[in-house]
Amino acid sequence: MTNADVAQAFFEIADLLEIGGEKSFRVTSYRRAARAISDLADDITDIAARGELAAIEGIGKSTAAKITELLETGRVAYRDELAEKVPLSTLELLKIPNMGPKKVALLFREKGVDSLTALQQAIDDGALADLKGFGPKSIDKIREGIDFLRKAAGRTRLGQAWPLAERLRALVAEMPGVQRVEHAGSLRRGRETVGDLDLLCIADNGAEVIAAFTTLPLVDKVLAAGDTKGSILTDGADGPAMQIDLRVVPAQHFGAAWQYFTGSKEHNVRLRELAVRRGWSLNEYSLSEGEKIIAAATEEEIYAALELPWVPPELREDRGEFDLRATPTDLVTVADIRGDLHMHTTASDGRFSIEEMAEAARARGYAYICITDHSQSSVVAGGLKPDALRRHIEAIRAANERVDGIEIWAGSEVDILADGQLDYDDDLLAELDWVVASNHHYLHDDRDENTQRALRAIRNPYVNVLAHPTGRMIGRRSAKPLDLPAIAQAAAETGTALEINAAHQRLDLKDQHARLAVEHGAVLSINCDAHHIEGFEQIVYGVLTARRGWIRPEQVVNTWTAEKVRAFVAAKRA
DNA sequence: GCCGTTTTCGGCCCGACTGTTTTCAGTCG
Repeated sequence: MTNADVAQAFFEIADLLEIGGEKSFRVTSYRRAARAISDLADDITDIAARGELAAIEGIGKSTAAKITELLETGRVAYRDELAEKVPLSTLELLKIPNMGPKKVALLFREKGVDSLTALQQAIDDGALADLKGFGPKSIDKIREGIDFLRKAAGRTRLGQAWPLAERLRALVAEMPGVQRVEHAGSLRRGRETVGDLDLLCIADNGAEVIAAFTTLPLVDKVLAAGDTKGSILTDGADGPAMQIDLRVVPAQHFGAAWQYFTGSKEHNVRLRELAVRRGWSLNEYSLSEGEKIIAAATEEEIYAALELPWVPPELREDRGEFDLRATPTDLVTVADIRGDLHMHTTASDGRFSIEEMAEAARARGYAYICITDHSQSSVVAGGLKPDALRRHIEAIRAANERVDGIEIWAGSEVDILADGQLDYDDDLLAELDWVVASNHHYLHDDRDENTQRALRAIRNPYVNVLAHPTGRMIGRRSAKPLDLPAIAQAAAETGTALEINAAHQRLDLKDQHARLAVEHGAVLSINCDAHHIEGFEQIVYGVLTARRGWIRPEQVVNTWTAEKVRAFVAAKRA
């Protein structure tokens, strides 16, 4: 049972209780526990085995007992009892915009509606006409909501949302009267997926700015257009179709608004609690004591007034940032990255030559790159047979002679085979400057097997980094079970890096896993796995992920000098 | 249900918008 499975059970309990009319604090409590579980980097089975469940913040005696019950028996009796009163199938109704627990409860109690299909049927039959709170406009909205849910819904990957967000920011910046535009919301926090895009701007002519915004060519539908707020759906012609909210604020309230709209919700709840303890209140306009404004213009002032250091947006998840005594100014940045150690060329499944990749990397200011085409087992990816790799090494050495201003290293992305052996002999690996070991074909659902295979690869003296360790593809394939603490420990002991694969479909390791890895002493390598010269652009997503894992540059091998990376490789081989 | 330099009991975040029941409950971010 994965952390996500356990968290899911408690999210369901919270929803069921809420529909049942339970008081909100108890509901919130279950939800907080569920979130704490899904945020865990460590495997909850291991934590339970160590008897440390109740030590997790937000989990007390009662929840700990239910987790144990779930892990041991596969069920939580309490959840089953609740589900007898309100069927689990009703929970999907909560996903419809503007449908909350009260309305769902009413639908179920009065009309027996217990699923999306049943709701659709009830609407088509006109069965809801006499139901309190379900007037014609509400019915229309629900109908649209069901369509929305069935069509796309869900969240957009950071790597798809980011270019659209940048384009919109540039468009808004050019509008008359706009003095400053910034991203807010989960995009600013660097989350791996984002729901809608939040833009915030300073201007005194709000209505004009909103009018310009809601008539941009990429607008498909205008959802709201007031004096300070506009909301649109983009047409998806060039980039993803997304909801974009723009808010216009005067400069003197910008900090409060930026803080507020950046979130996360959980971070903001904590922050407001701290304000309340002082007899103050915090909202999107200001931090105030009654009528008196204490801070509003900048985020720094607001945090400072609450005796907190300014918190980088990537850390605003209520994952320990309130214990910070000072702003961490040393989180890794894109500017710290000196090279990339995982990329492909036309020799396997890449689109550009060695030289073209090198030129593109040099243009980014990189000091070194390592060419790591696929190994022989990856047949569909054009993996190289040993002889082909030998010739490729020669080609890389020759390119290194020709291209100035950047070091080009010879490497390989070597498959880890079923038994944990590598796809090339050690003799051949010894000729390479850097070896990426990858699980492509043999990641399954057996945690112990996955772990043993990874450990065997890590212990090979020629392996320098374990690539995309969990094999997840965001929204498509979940992370395979692994004993990450054991892997991180072995990586630390052997001098092997773990990868944060920056490709936006992967972002693997993810934020919390990266944090866990460095806590166990491992170092990381943030690589783009570029198959194209534009693939290097994705470094920003990998760096954001690392920052969300509280990672500092010295913990990332490709922020090091070429000499230091060479010493890292030499030390393991010795 | 959780938690503690306010507390082992009694607290636990805030404002806007919307539809509609026409004075406010429900939902959202």
